[in-house]
Amino acid sequence: MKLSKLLTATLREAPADAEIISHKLMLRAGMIRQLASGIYTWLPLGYRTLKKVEAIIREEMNSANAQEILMPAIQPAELWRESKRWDQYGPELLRVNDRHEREFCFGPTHEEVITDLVRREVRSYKQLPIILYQIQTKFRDEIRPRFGIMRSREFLMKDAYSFHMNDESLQETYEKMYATYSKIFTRLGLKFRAVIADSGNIGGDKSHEFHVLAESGEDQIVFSKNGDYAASLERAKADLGEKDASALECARGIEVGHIFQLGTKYSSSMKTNCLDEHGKSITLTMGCYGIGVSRIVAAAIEQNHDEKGIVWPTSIAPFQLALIPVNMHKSIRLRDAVISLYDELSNNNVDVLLNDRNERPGVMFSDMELIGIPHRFVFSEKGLDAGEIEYKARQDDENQNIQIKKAITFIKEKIKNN
RNA sequence: CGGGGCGUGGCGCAGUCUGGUAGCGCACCUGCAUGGGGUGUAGGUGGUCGGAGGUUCAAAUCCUCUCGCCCCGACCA
Repeated sequence: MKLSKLLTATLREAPADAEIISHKLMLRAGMIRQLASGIYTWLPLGYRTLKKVEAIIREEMNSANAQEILMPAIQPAELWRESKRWDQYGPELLRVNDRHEREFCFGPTHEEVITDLVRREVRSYKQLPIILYQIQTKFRDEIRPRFGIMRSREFLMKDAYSFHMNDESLQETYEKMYATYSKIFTRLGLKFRAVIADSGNIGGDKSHEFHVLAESGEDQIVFSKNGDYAASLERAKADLGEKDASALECARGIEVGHIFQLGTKYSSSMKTNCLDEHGKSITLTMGCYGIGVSRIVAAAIEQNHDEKGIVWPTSIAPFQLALIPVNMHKSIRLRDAVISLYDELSNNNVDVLLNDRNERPGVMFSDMELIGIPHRFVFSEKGLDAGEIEYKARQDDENQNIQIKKAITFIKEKIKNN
């Protein structure tokens, strides 16, 4: 990608609306723009990162044998009445009427729809257990949306649901999802912790939250020094009492994932049964597993930034490598060298961003650092004389010169090891 | 919803108290110079001041209503 063609404009000053660092940086880097309170457009740069997060989640869910589907965002009121949540959910549920005055809502979650699907489609224990998931836009009419994409009303969520003949099977899948989530957050390059949690509104028995660790996190989590216990603060107080507090450490986290064992909450109210091997009808037991896909982008920035801007983990950076030519608009030889490497990198599937605008070096450096691209090559006349370009990692202070002809191998190695 | 604050070119702000017909910095466009850390210089594009109504010779500024946005609290991926 050439920067001159990318729809983006970096800002020196953050809009006054932005309070937390991730929101400020996302606006300054040109990743998102607000349309209304808690509702945002993803610009090309931000959307690249969002899609990378999505892709990692999808890959890991698929390799856990979850099957991807896509459910409607708009859901009929009848299903929600059946689960009793139409009245329970309150004003957070965005309700709309169609032209026939039939009632619908914009789905904040999909237990009703998935349960309805499964009760229609699944007939036999032979089809179970099953894990279905989707990555989709949700809407929750939050009392107070805030902090940009961190707590928006419209957001992208990965929601998965599992169905089982018995609790043992549910437990097994729950553990598999726990492991899958750990893999996902590890691949995303984030420092995180899983904690025992209360199951909240969704209902059910057992649940864990996954928190990205960040000073600015809204949630306080507590874990034992020997590492065998971790819980949300509320839960820890309830479980342990005051006296054990000395053995605990605190940290702040941003909740980006939550897994639940729902049991039969929805399957019984919505009559979701299936025949077992004796031909007996059994009420299915359920699990559900959510990840705040868009929130991860903000959380990643909260955890990874410095005074210059974002410091992306390589796995979710919008681009892997920035090319910065000094004085390209005056030196044909330099331009040829840059373009030639740019083309070669593109052919080698390196996500490369060429800073081809006629700017002073300082401006180019600052922009690439604000955007947080993990690796950069700088081209200069004197470097070309020696057949070299300069390499620097976003997170490091030192430069190093490398031979142009080795650039491709060099950068592929860097990206792989990061 | 309760409490606090704010709406003036894309962004940050001044002007509002004390009405006189909109200004600064950044960004953007053009020229010249510059070319390794947000360069200099000259010129230029862009806003009727959230919206509606009212007062007045005259309203960004005063009055009424209204819409939107942000922050603190209860909820959540």
